[in-house]
Amino acid sequence: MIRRMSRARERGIPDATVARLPLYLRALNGLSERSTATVSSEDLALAAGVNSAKLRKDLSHLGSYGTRGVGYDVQYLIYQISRELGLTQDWAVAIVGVGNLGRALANYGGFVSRGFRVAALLDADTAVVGEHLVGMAVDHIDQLEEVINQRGVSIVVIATPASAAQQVADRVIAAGITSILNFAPVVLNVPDGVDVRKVDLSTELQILAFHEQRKAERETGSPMMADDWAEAMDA
Amino acid sequence: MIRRMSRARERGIPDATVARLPLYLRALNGLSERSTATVSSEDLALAAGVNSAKLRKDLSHLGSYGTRGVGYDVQYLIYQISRELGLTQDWAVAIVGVGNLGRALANYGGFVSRGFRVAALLDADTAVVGEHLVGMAVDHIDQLEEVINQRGVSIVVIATPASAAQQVADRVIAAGITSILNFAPVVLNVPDGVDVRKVDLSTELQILAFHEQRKAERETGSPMMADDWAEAMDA
DNA sequence: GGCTGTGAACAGCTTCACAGCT
DNA sequence: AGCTGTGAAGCTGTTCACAGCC
Repeated sequence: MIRRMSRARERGIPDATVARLPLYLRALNGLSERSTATVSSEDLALAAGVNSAKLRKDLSHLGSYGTRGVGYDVQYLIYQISRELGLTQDWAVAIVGVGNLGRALANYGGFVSRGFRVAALLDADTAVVGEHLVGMAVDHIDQLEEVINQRGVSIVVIATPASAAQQVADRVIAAGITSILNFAPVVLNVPDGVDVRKVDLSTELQILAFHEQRKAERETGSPMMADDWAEAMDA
Repeated sequence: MIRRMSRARERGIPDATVARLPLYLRALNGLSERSTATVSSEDLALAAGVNSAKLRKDLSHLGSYGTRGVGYDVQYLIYQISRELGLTQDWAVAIVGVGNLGRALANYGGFVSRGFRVAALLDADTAVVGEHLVGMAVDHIDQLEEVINQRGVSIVVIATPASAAQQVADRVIAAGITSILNFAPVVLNVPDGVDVRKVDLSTELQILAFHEQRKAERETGSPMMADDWAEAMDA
Protein backbone atom coordinates (compact mmCIF):
# COMPACT_ATOMS: atom_id res chain seq x y z
CA MET A 1 0.00 0.00 0.00
CA ILE A 2 1.42 3.32 -1.03
CA ARG A 3 0.90 5.56 1.94
CA ARG A 4 2.47 8.99 1.72
CA MET A 5 3.41 10.57 5.02
CA SER A 6 0.44 12.84 5.70
CA ARG A 7 2.78 15.73 6.21
CA ALA A 8 6.43 15.93 5.34
CA ARG A 9 7.28 16.93 8.86
CA GLU A 10 10.24 19.25 8.80
CA ARG A 11 12.69 18.65 11.57
CA GLY A 12 14.62 21.61 12.81
CA ILE A 13 12.20 24.30 13.92
CA PRO A 14 14.01 27.67 14.17
CA ASP A 15 14.95 28.68 17.70
CA ALA A 16 13.14 31.97 17.33
CA THR A 17 9.97 30.05 16.54
CA VAL A 18 10.35 27.65 19.46
CA ALA A 19 10.77 30.62 21.78
CA ARG A 20 7.41 31.99 20.65
CA LEU A 21 5.38 28.81 20.78
CA PRO A 22 4.77 29.12 24.55
CA LEU A 23 3.42 32.59 23.88
CA TYR A 24 0.98 31.32 21.29
CA LEU A 25 -0.02 28.51 23.56
CA ARG A 26 -0.90 30.93 26.33
CA ALA A 27 -2.89 33.13 23.97
CA LEU A 28 -4.75 30.06 22.70
CA ASN A 29 -5.55 28.92 26.21
CA GLY A 30 -7.04 32.33 26.83
CA LEU A 31 -9.23 31.99 23.75
CA SER A 32 -10.14 28.46 24.73
CA GLU A 33 -11.40 29.62 28.11
CA ARG A 34 -13.65 32.04 26.34
CA SER A 35 -14.91 29.10 24.25
CA THR A 36 -13.62 30.44 20.96
CA ALA A 37 -13.67 27.66 18.36
CA THR A 38 -11.51 29.09 15.60
CA VAL A 39 -9.17 32.03 15.30
CA SER A 40 -7.49 33.83 12.42
CA SER A 41 -3.78 34.47 12.32
CA GLU A 42 -4.56 38.16 12.58
CA ASP A 43 -6.48 37.80 15.84
CA LEU A 44 -4.13 35.29 17.41
CA ALA A 45 -1.16 37.44 16.51
CA LEU A 46 -2.83 40.38 18.18
CA ALA A 47 -3.39 38.41 21.36
CA ALA A 48 0.19 37.21 21.38
CA GLY A 49 1.62 40.60 20.53
CA VAL A 50 3.34 39.62 17.27
CA ASN A 51 2.98 40.30 13.57
CA SER A 52 0.51 37.98 11.81
CA ALA A 53 2.89 36.99 9.00
CA LYS A 54 5.38 35.87 11.59
CA LEU A 55 2.75 33.86 13.38
CA ARG A 56 1.73 32.10 10.18
CA LYS A 57 5.32 31.32 9.28
CA ASP A 58 5.97 30.01 12.77
CA LEU A 59 2.96 27.74 12.67
CA SER A 60 3.82 26.56 9.18
CA HIS A 61 6.98 25.04 10.64
CA LEU A 62 4.84 22.65 12.67
CA GLY A 63 2.69 21.63 9.76
CA SER A 64 -0.37 22.81 7.91
CA TYR A 65 -2.84 23.11 10.71
CA GLY A 66 -4.96 26.00 9.48
CA THR A 67 -7.85 26.19 7.06
CA ARG A 68 -7.75 28.81 4.33
CA GLY A 69 -10.66 31.17 4.44
CA VAL A 70 -11.38 30.12 8.03
CA GLY A 71 -8.41 30.17 10.39
CA TYR A 72 -7.08 27.78 13.00
CA ASP A 73 -9.09 25.43 15.20
CA VAL A 74 -8.20 26.56 18.71
CA GLN A 75 -8.31 23.16 20.42
CA TYR A 76 -6.45 21.40 17.68
CA LEU A 77 -3.74 24.01 17.57
CA ILE A 78 -3.34 23.88 21.35
CA TYR A 79 -2.79 20.17 21.06
CA GLN A 80 -0.31 20.41 18.21
CA ILE A 81 1.78 23.09 19.88
CA SER A 82 1.69 21.23 23.19
CA ARG A 83 2.87 18.11 21.49
CA GLU A 84 5.64 19.90 19.65
CA LEU A 85 6.83 21.41 22.91
CA GLY A 86 6.66 18.05 24.61
CA LEU A 87 3.94 19.06 27.04
CA THR A 88 1.80 16.02 26.42
CA GLN A 89 4.13 14.13 28.70
CA ASP A 90 4.95 15.53 32.10
CA TRP A 91 8.37 16.56 33.25
CA ALA A 92 9.74 16.10 36.74
CA VAL A 93 11.53 19.24 37.84
CA ALA A 94 13.93 19.60 40.76
CA ILE A 95 14.47 22.98 42.39
CA VAL A 96 17.87 23.38 43.99
CA GLY A 97 18.06 26.22 46.49
CA VAL A 98 15.03 26.90 48.65
CA GLY A 99 15.60 30.54 49.51
CA ASN A 100 13.17 33.29 48.68
CA LEU A 101 13.41 32.60 44.99
CA GLY A 102 13.18 28.83 45.29
CA ARG A 103 10.03 29.22 47.37
CA ALA A 104 8.54 31.60 44.85
CA LEU A 105 9.22 29.11 42.10
CA ALA A 106 7.85 26.16 44.07
CA ASN A 107 4.66 28.06 44.75
CA TYR A 108 4.35 29.33 41.23
CA GLY A 109 1.03 28.09 39.93
CA GLY A 110 1.64 28.05 36.19
CA PHE A 111 4.37 25.57 36.95
CA VAL A 112 2.25 22.58 37.63
CA SER A 113 -0.56 23.42 35.25
CA ARG A 114 1.12 22.56 31.99
CA GLY A 115 3.31 19.52 31.87
CA PHE A 116 5.66 20.32 34.74
CA ARG A 117 5.72 18.84 38.20
CA VAL A 118 7.96 19.86 41.09
CA ALA A 119 9.38 16.49 42.05
CA ALA A 120 12.14 17.59 44.40
CA LEU A 121 13.30 20.49 46.53
CA LEU A 122 16.89 20.56 47.69
CA ASP A 123 18.96 22.86 49.87
CA ALA A 124 22.29 22.85 51.67
CA ASP A 125 20.99 24.66 54.75
CA THR A 126 20.04 22.13 57.43
CA ALA A 127 17.63 24.66 58.89
CA VAL A 128 15.58 24.41 55.71
CA VAL A 129 15.95 20.69 55.10
CA GLY A 130 12.89 18.79 56.30
CA GLU A 131 10.63 21.80 55.95
CA HIS A 132 7.48 21.12 53.94
CA LEU A 133 6.55 23.15 50.90
CA VAL A 134 3.75 22.52 48.43
CA GLY A 135 3.31 19.17 50.13
CA MET A 136 6.89 18.11 49.74
CA ALA A 137 9.80 17.81 52.15
CA VAL A 138 13.00 19.65 51.35
CA ASP A 139 15.87 17.20 50.92
CA HIS A 140 19.50 17.82 51.71
CA ILE A 141 21.76 18.60 48.78
CA ASP A 142 23.81 15.50 49.63
CA GLN A 143 20.93 13.47 48.25
CA LEU A 144 21.02 15.32 44.92
CA GLU A 145 22.07 12.45 42.66
CA GLU A 146 19.91 9.93 44.47
CA VAL A 147 16.80 12.09 44.25
CA ILE A 148 17.35 12.85 40.57
CA ASN A 149 17.59 9.20 39.67
CA GLN A 150 14.84 7.91 41.90
CA ARG A 151 12.26 10.50 40.91
CA GLY A 152 13.08 10.62 37.22
CA VAL A 153 13.98 14.30 37.26
CA SER A 154 14.88 15.61 33.83
CA ILE A 155 14.97 19.37 34.34
CA VAL A 156 16.83 21.11 37.15
CA VAL A 157 16.19 24.68 38.27
CA ILE A 158 19.15 26.31 39.97
CA ALA A 159 18.03 28.93 42.47
CA THR A 160 21.12 28.92 44.66
CA PRO A 161 23.52 31.77 45.38
CA ALA A 162 25.95 32.44 42.54
CA SER A 163 28.81 30.83 44.41
CA ALA A 164 27.14 27.42 44.52
CA ALA A 165 25.65 27.33 41.04
CA GLN A 166 28.57 25.89 39.05
CA GLN A 167 29.09 23.13 41.57
CA VAL A 168 25.42 22.19 41.47
CA ALA A 169 25.50 22.24 37.68
CA ASP A 170 28.52 19.94 37.59
CA ARG A 171 26.84 17.46 39.87
CA VAL A 172 23.49 17.33 38.12
CA ILE A 173 25.18 17.01 34.73
CA ALA A 174 27.25 14.13 36.09
CA ALA A 175 23.98 12.60 37.22
CA GLY A 176 22.71 12.71 33.64
CA ILE A 177 20.72 15.96 33.51
CA THR A 178 20.90 17.84 30.22
CA SER A 179 18.40 20.67 30.79
CA ILE A 180 19.06 23.42 33.30
CA LEU A 181 17.22 26.61 34.10
CA ASN A 182 19.65 28.90 35.87
CA PHE A 183 18.60 31.81 38.07
CA ALA A 184 22.02 32.37 39.60
CA PRO A 185 23.89 35.32 38.12
CA VAL A 186 26.83 33.39 36.71
CA VAL A 187 27.80 31.97 33.35
CA LEU A 188 27.61 28.21 33.77
CA ASN A 189 30.28 26.17 32.11
CA VAL A 190 28.70 23.06 30.64
CA PRO A 191 29.69 20.43 28.09
CA ASP A 192 28.09 20.21 24.65
CA GLY A 193 24.69 18.63 24.63
CA VAL A 194 23.57 20.31 27.83
CA ASP A 195 21.00 23.07 27.44
CA VAL A 196 21.15 25.95 29.85
CA ARG A 197 18.63 28.73 29.90
CA LYS A 198 19.30 31.71 32.06
CA VAL A 199 16.93 34.06 33.80
CA ASP A 200 18.67 37.08 35.13
CA LEU A 201 16.92 39.89 36.89
CA SER A 202 19.76 42.35 36.99
CA THR A 203 20.51 41.89 33.30
CA GLU A 204 16.92 42.75 32.48
CA LEU A 205 17.03 45.83 34.68
CA GLN A 206 20.24 46.96 33.06
CA ILE A 207 18.74 46.67 29.60
CA LEU A 208 15.76 48.73 30.75
CA ALA A 209 18.09 51.31 32.26
CA PHE A 210 19.89 51.61 28.96
CA HIS A 211 16.70 52.42 27.10
CA GLU A 212 15.44 54.66 29.86
CA GLN A 213 18.64 56.64 29.68
CA ARG A 214 18.34 56.99 25.94
CA LYS A 215 14.84 58.36 26.31
CA ALA A 216 16.04 60.89 28.88
CA GLU A 217 18.89 61.98 26.61
CA ARG A 218 16.52 62.43 23.72
CA GLU A 219 14.31 64.70 25.81
CA THR A 220 16.95 66.91 27.32
CA GLY A 221 19.25 66.76 24.31
CA SER A 222 22.19 66.31 26.63
CA PRO A 223 24.18 63.14 26.05
CA MET A 224 25.44 63.29 29.64
CA MET A 225 29.04 63.52 28.53
CA ALA A 226 30.76 62.60 31.76
CA ASP A 227 33.82 61.70 29.78
CA ASP A 228 36.22 62.69 32.47
CA TRP A 229 37.24 59.28 33.52
CA ALA A 230 39.45 60.14 36.48
CA GLU A 231 36.82 62.34 38.05
CA ALA A 232 34.09 59.78 37.66
CA MET A 233 36.22 57.11 39.29
CA ASP A 234 36.59 59.13 42.46
CA ALA A 235 33.00 58.42 43.35
CA MET B 1 38.89 76.80 20.24
CA ILE B 2 38.56 73.96 17.81
CA ARG B 3 37.81 70.90 19.86
CA ARG B 4 37.01 67.80 17.89
CA MET B 5 34.68 65.34 19.55
CA SER B 6 37.16 62.86 20.95
CA ARG B 7 35.29 60.00 19.39
CA ALA B 8 32.58 60.09 16.76
CA ARG B 9 30.19 58.32 19.03
CA GLU B 10 27.80 56.20 17.03
CA ARG B 11 24.28 56.34 18.27
CA GLY B 12 22.18 53.25 17.87
CA ILE B 13 23.88 50.32 19.53
CA PRO B 14 22.33 47.07 18.27
CA ASP B 15 19.83 45.47 20.64
CA ALA B 16 21.75 42.22 20.61
CA THR B 17 24.81 44.08 21.81
CA VAL B 18 22.96 45.92 24.56
CA ALA B 19 21.62 42.61 25.79
CA ARG B 20 25.16 41.30 26.19
CA LEU B 21 26.73 44.32 27.88
CA PRO B 22 25.48 43.27 31.32
CA LEU B 23 27.14 39.93 30.76
CA TYR B 24 30.47 41.53 29.95
CA LEU B 25 30.11 43.82 32.92
CA ARG B 26 29.67 40.90 35.25
CA ALA B 27 32.65 39.07 33.81
CA LEU B 28 34.73 42.21 34.16
CA ASN B 29 33.70 42.65 37.77
CA GLY B 30 34.86 39.12 38.41
CA LEU B 31 38.25 39.92 36.90
CA SER B 32 38.39 43.16 38.82
CA GLU B 33 37.90 41.34 42.11
CA ARG B 34 40.87 39.18 41.24
CA SER B 35 42.83 42.39 40.60
CA THR B 36 43.35 41.75 36.90
CA ALA B 37 44.50 44.95 35.21
CA THR B 38 44.00 44.16 31.53
CA VAL B 39 42.24 41.44 29.60
CA SER B 40 42.26 40.30 25.98
CA SER B 41 39.08 39.86 23.98
CA GLU B 42 39.82 36.16 23.92
CA ASP B 43 39.92 35.80 27.70
CA LEU B 44 37.00 38.09 28.37
CA ALA B 45 34.94 36.29 25.76
CA LEU B 46 35.73 33.01 27.47
CA ALA B 47 34.61 34.35 30.83
CA ALA B 48 31.40 35.69 29.33
CA GLY B 49 30.72 32.60 27.29
CA VAL B 50 30.71 34.23 23.85
CA ASN B 51 32.86 34.24 20.72
CA SER B 52 35.75 36.72 20.82
CA ALA B 53 34.97 38.30 17.44
CA LYS B 54 31.48 39.06 18.67
CA LEU B 55 32.85 40.57 21.84
CA ARG B 56 35.19 42.85 19.92
CA LYS B 57 32.44 43.94 17.57
CA ASP B 58 30.13 44.62 20.50
CA LEU B 59 32.71 46.72 22.28
CA SER B 60 33.59 48.56 19.10
CA HIS B 61 30.05 49.96 19.11
CA LEU B 62 30.83 51.82 22.32
CA GLY B 63 34.08 53.27 21.06
CA SER B 64 37.71 52.30 20.74
CA TYR B 65 38.52 51.36 24.29
CA GLY B 66 41.10 48.65 23.71
CA THR B 67 44.82 48.76 23.01
CA ARG B 68 46.16 46.70 20.12
CA GLY B 69 48.72 44.22 21.21
CA VAL B 70 47.59 44.54 24.83
CA GLY B 71 43.86 44.20 25.38
CA TYR B 72 41.33 46.15 27.42
CA ASP B 73 41.92 47.94 30.70
CA VAL B 74 39.50 46.23 33.06
CA GLN B 75 38.60 49.24 35.23
CA TYR B 76 38.24 51.55 32.29
CA LEU B 77 36.03 49.15 30.41
CA ILE B 78 33.85 48.60 33.48
CA TYR B 79 33.37 52.32 33.66
CA GLN B 80 32.56 52.73 29.97
CA ILE B 81 30.05 49.90 29.90
CA SER B 82 28.45 51.12 33.12
CA ARG B 83 28.09 54.55 31.66
CA GLU B 84 26.63 53.26 28.43
CA LEU B 85 24.10 51.23 30.38
CA GLY B 86 23.25 54.21 32.54
CA LEU B 87 24.51 52.62 35.73
CA THR B 88 26.54 55.62 36.80
CA GLN B 89 23.31 57.17 37.97
CA ASP B 90 21.01 55.20 40.22
CA TRP B 91 17.53 54.15 39.36
CA ALA B 92 14.64 54.03 41.78
CA VAL B 93 12.68 50.82 41.28
CA ALA B 94 9.19 50.05 42.57
CA ILE B 95 8.10 46.46 43.07
CA VAL B 96 4.37 45.93 42.73
CA GLY B 97 3.14 42.70 44.27
CA VAL B 98 4.77 41.47 47.46
CA GLY B 99 4.07 37.77 47.23
CA ASN B 100 6.75 35.13 47.21
CA LEU B 101 8.27 36.50 44.05
CA GLY B 102 8.12 40.12 45.12
CA ARG B 103 9.90 39.20 48.34
CA ALA B 104 12.55 37.28 46.48
CA LEU B 105 13.14 40.27 44.25
CA ALA B 106 13.25 42.72 47.14
CA ASN B 107 15.82 40.58 48.92
CA TYR B 108 17.86 39.98 45.81
CA GLY B 109 21.32 41.33 46.53
CA GLY B 110 22.59 42.07 43.05
CA PHE B 111 19.72 44.48 42.82
CA VAL B 112 21.10 47.20 44.99
CA SER B 113 24.74 46.68 44.14
CA ARG B 114 24.79 48.20 40.69
CA GLY B 115 22.76 51.30 40.08
CA PHE B 116 19.37 50.06 41.27
CA ARG B 117 17.58 50.88 44.46
CA VAL B 118 14.29 49.44 45.66
CA ALA B 119 12.42 52.64 46.42
CA ALA B 120 8.93 51.26 46.92
CA LEU B 121 7.02 48.09 47.64
CA LEU B 122 3.31 47.98 46.90
CA ASP B 123 0.57 45.42 47.35
CA ALA B 124 -3.20 45.23 47.29
CA ASP B 125 -3.46 42.84 50.22
CA THR B 126 -4.06 44.80 53.43
CA ALA B 127 -2.51 41.93 55.40
CA VAL B 128 0.79 42.66 53.70
CA VAL B 129 0.58 46.46 53.70
CA GLY B 130 2.60 47.96 56.53
CA GLU B 131 4.89 44.97 56.78
CA HIS B 132 8.59 45.85 56.70
CA LEU B 133 10.96 44.36 54.15
CA VAL B 134 14.55 45.31 53.50
CA GLY B 135 13.98 48.27 55.78
CA MET B 136 10.96 49.53 53.93
CA ALA B 137 7.25 49.53 54.65
CA VAL B 138 4.91 48.01 52.08
CA ASP B 139 2.49 50.64 50.78
CA HIS B 140 -1.04 50.06 49.60
CA ILE B 141 -1.56 49.93 45.85
CA ASP B 142 -3.92 52.91 46.16
CA GLN B 143 -0.82 55.04 46.74
CA LEU B 144 0.79 53.83 43.52
CA GLU B 145 0.82 57.12 41.60
CA GLU B 146 1.72 59.15 44.65
CA VAL B 147 4.65 56.92 45.56
CA ILE B 148 5.97 56.88 42.00
CA ASN B 149 6.01 60.64 41.79
CA GLN B 150 7.29 61.37 45.26
CA ARG B 151 10.15 58.89 45.18
CA GLY B 152 11.22 59.48 41.61
CA VAL B 153 10.57 55.91 40.53
CA SER B 154 11.52 55.30 36.90
CA ILE B 155 11.36 51.51 36.60
CA VAL B 156 8.46 49.37 37.80
CA VAL B 157 8.66 45.64 38.40
CA ILE B 158 5.32 43.88 38.14
CA ALA B 159 5.22 40.77 40.33
CA THR B 160 1.47 40.53 40.71
CA PRO B 161 -0.83 37.71 39.66
CA ALA B 162 -1.56 37.70 35.94
CA SER B 163 -5.04 39.07 36.46
CA ALA B 164 -3.79 42.32 38.00
CA ALA B 165 -0.82 42.98 35.73
CA GLN B 166 -2.49 44.90 32.90
CA GLN B 167 -4.29 47.16 35.32
CA VAL B 168 -1.07 47.93 37.17
CA ALA B 169 0.69 48.59 33.87
CA ASP B 170 -2.03 51.01 32.76
CA ARG B 171 -1.78 52.93 35.99
CA VAL B 172 2.00 53.22 36.12
CA ILE B 173 2.12 54.26 32.47
CA ALA B 174 -0.48 56.92 33.16
CA ALA B 175 1.78 58.07 35.99
CA GLY B 176 4.61 58.55 33.51
CA ILE B 177 6.56 55.29 33.77
CA THR B 178 8.09 54.06 30.50
CA SER B 179 10.13 51.06 31.68
CA ILE B 180 8.48 47.93 33.01
CA LEU B 181 9.85 44.56 33.97
CA ASN B 182 6.98 42.10 33.91
CA PHE B 183 6.98 38.80 35.75
CA ALA B 184 3.28 38.13 35.31
CA PRO B 185 2.50 35.59 32.62
CA VAL B 186 0.51 37.88 30.33
CA VAL B 187 1.21 39.95 27.26
CA LEU B 188 0.98 43.54 28.41
CA ASN B 189 -0.64 46.00 26.08
CA VAL B 190 1.31 49.24 26.16
CA PRO B 191 1.54 52.35 23.98
CA ASP B 192 4.57 53.12 21.84
CA GLY B 193 7.50 54.50 23.74
CA VAL B 194 7.01 52.22 26.73
CA ASP B 195 9.58 49.44 27.10
CA VAL B 196 8.43 46.19 28.57
CA ARG B 197 10.75 43.33 29.31
CA LYS B 198 9.28 40.03 30.28
CA VAL B 199 10.61 37.29 32.47
CA ASP B 200 8.61 34.15 32.22
CA LEU B 201 9.40 31.00 34.06
CA SER B 202 6.99 28.70 32.30
CA THR B 203 8.09 29.88 28.87
CA GLU B 204 11.67 29.01 29.75
CA LEU B 205 10.67 25.60 31.00
CA GLN B 206 8.69 24.93 27.86
CA ILE B 207 11.66 25.78 25.69
CA LEU B 208 13.80 23.40 27.72
CA ALA B 209 11.16 20.71 27.42
CA PHE B 210 11.20 21.08 23.66
CA HIS B 211 14.93 20.49 23.46
CA GLU B 212 14.81 17.72 26.02
CA GLN B 213 12.19 15.96 23.96
CA ARG B 214 14.30 16.31 20.83
CA LYS B 215 17.23 14.72 22.59
CA ALA B 216 15.06 11.83 23.75
CA GLU B 217 13.73 11.30 20.23
CA ARG B 218 17.23 11.28 18.81
CA GLU B 219 18.24 8.54 21.23
CA THR B 220 15.26 6.26 20.82
CA GLY B 221 14.70 7.09 17.17
CA SER B 222 10.98 7.25 17.79
CA PRO B 223 9.40 10.57 16.91
CA MET B 224 6.59 9.82 19.34
CA MET B 225 3.98 9.97 16.64
CA ALA B 226 0.88 10.34 18.74
CA ASP B 227 -0.90 11.75 15.77
CA ASP B 228 -4.26 10.39 16.74
CA TRP B 229 -5.82 13.60 17.75
CA ALA B 230 -9.13 12.32 19.10
CA GLU B 231 -7.47 9.75 21.30
CA ALA B 232 -5.04 12.24 22.75
CA MET B 233 -7.81 14.67 23.58
CA ASP B 234 -9.55 12.15 25.81
CA ALA B 235 -6.86 12.63 28.41
C1' DG C 1 54.50 39.18 17.74
C1' DG C 2 50.13 40.08 19.67
C1' DC C 3 45.72 41.84 19.75
C1' DT C 4 42.17 45.20 18.37
C1' DG C 5 38.87 47.02 15.11
C1' DT C 6 36.38 46.19 10.98
C1' DG C 7 35.09 45.23 5.97
C1' DA C 8 33.07 41.43 3.77
C1' DA C 9 30.76 37.08 3.55
C1' DC C 10 27.41 34.50 5.61
C1' DA C 11 23.44 32.87 8.30
C1' DG C 12 19.13 33.52 10.37
C1' DC C 13 14.97 36.05 11.10
C1' DT C 14 11.25 39.23 9.74
C1' DT C 15 8.22 41.31 6.67
C1' DC C 16 5.98 41.74 2.35
C1' DA C 17 2.88 40.42 -1.00
C1' DC C 18 0.40 37.18 -3.31
C1' DA C 19 -0.73 32.42 -5.18
C1' DG C 20 -3.77 29.03 -3.98
C1' DC C 21 -7.21 26.75 -1.33
C1' DT C 22 -11.93 26.72 1.01
C1' DA D 1 -14.45 36.82 -0.45
C1' DG D 2 -11.41 35.39 3.17
C1' DC D 3 -7.46 33.58 5.07
C1' DT D 4 -3.49 30.46 5.05
C1' DG D 5 1.05 29.12 3.49
C1' DT D 6 5.20 30.61 1.33
C1' DG D 7 8.63 32.45 -2.19
C1' DA D 8 11.27 36.52 -2.32
C1' DA D 9 13.23 40.69 -0.50
C1' DG D 10 15.17 43.03 3.20
C1' DC D 11 17.16 43.39 7.54
C1' DT D 12 19.78 42.11 11.69
C1' DG D 13 23.15 39.64 13.77
C1' DT D 14 27.32 36.49 13.55
C1' DT D 15 31.61 34.88 11.99
C1' DC D 16 35.71 35.13 9.30
C1' DA D 17 39.98 36.89 8.24
C1' DC D 18 43.11 40.40 8.05
C1' DA D 19 44.79 45.32 7.91
C1' DG D 20 46.56 48.33 11.16
C1' DC D 21 48.47 49.69 15.41
C1' DC D 22 51.14 48.84 19.71
